[in-house]
Amino acid sequence: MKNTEKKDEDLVKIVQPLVDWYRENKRDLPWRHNPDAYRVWISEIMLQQTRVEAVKGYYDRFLKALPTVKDLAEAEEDKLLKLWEGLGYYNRVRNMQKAAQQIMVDHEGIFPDTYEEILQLKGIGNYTAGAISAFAYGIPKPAVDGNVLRVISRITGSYEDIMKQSVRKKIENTLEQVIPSDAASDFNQGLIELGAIVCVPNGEPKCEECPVKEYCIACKENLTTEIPVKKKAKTRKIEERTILIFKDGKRIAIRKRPAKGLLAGLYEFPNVEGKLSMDEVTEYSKTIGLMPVRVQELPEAKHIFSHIEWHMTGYEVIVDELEKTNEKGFLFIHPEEIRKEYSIPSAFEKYTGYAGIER
DNA sequence: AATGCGGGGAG
DNA sequence: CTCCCAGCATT
Repeated sequence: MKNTEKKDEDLVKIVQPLVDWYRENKRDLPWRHNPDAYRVWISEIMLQQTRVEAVKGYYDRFLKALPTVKDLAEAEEDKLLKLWEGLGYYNRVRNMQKAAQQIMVDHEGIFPDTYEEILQLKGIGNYTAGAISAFAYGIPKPAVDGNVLRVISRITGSYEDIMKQSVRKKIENTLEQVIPSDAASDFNQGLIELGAIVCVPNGEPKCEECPVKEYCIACKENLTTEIPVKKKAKTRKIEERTILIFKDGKRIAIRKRPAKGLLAGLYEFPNVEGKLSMDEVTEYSKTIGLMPVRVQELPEAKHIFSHIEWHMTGYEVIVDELEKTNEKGFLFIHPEEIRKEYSIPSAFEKYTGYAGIER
């Protein structure tokens, strides 16, 4: 108890300098303009494990397509996935729709305004509940993301592994004692902003620009290369796949991926495990009832997911009639319609050009 | 506590 | 190449 008391006291000193710095230096971002709960929510979900620059191209389009909780609750899944196409972690948008439906049922379509109620929503954990509470409603709850873990562990000079949830819990508890009730949003956003543009994760932090450098143990003792401590991720599993662009002159074969697992519910070109030769592709085509008129090898491609690596080889297979296939689940769609209506993950980007689809 | 889940930018 | 990002759900 004595220890935490001292820590909290130290951290209190950063509050005013940090809030002042944030108000002076914050970036002009779309979701900071009119931070009502719905807008903050959409932005926070998009920003989970995703860089600001990546989100910029999606945010306004999503809000324009689905301006209210009700619109989101009632949208077709394929429309959601199309709006999310290329952003990754597609369960985020499905969970967001479930949450919207929860809000329609439990809160009459009005986004809830207490931390506890917000935390109950699908896809919203401690960080996002804190962020929405503080940014939209000024509620003094912590919003501890990767930036904050890094910033706080550097300031306090902590060598604890920031991947452990016990460490995150402790930082949340500490911060909760420190958040100013009259500037909860600017304080929380200040911590995050500091981590994003000064106390950066890659390369040397810009300590000379830091408003709290005099309170930072890592800065003063030159420990920023060793703090934060973070356990290494596991190595990825490598999978060979052969991607097949079946076309009959005007249409392309695609199919919907299973509802669970990797890239759930998205559309893909037919593909099989392993690295097939041209003869094997011809053979395979016949087994599914398709008569190849011409088979052409396409360039190899690699796509890296967080836990899997796809090493792909591709073939363009011109067939006489796509409808002859006995494969269930194949869809025969014009490239232009695929481009407009079907969400195809980035993993297939190398091959979309050969299918006549441009992003 | 460990694992699954995307994609891309920086060094 | 490696690291890691405005994380969460499931097991």
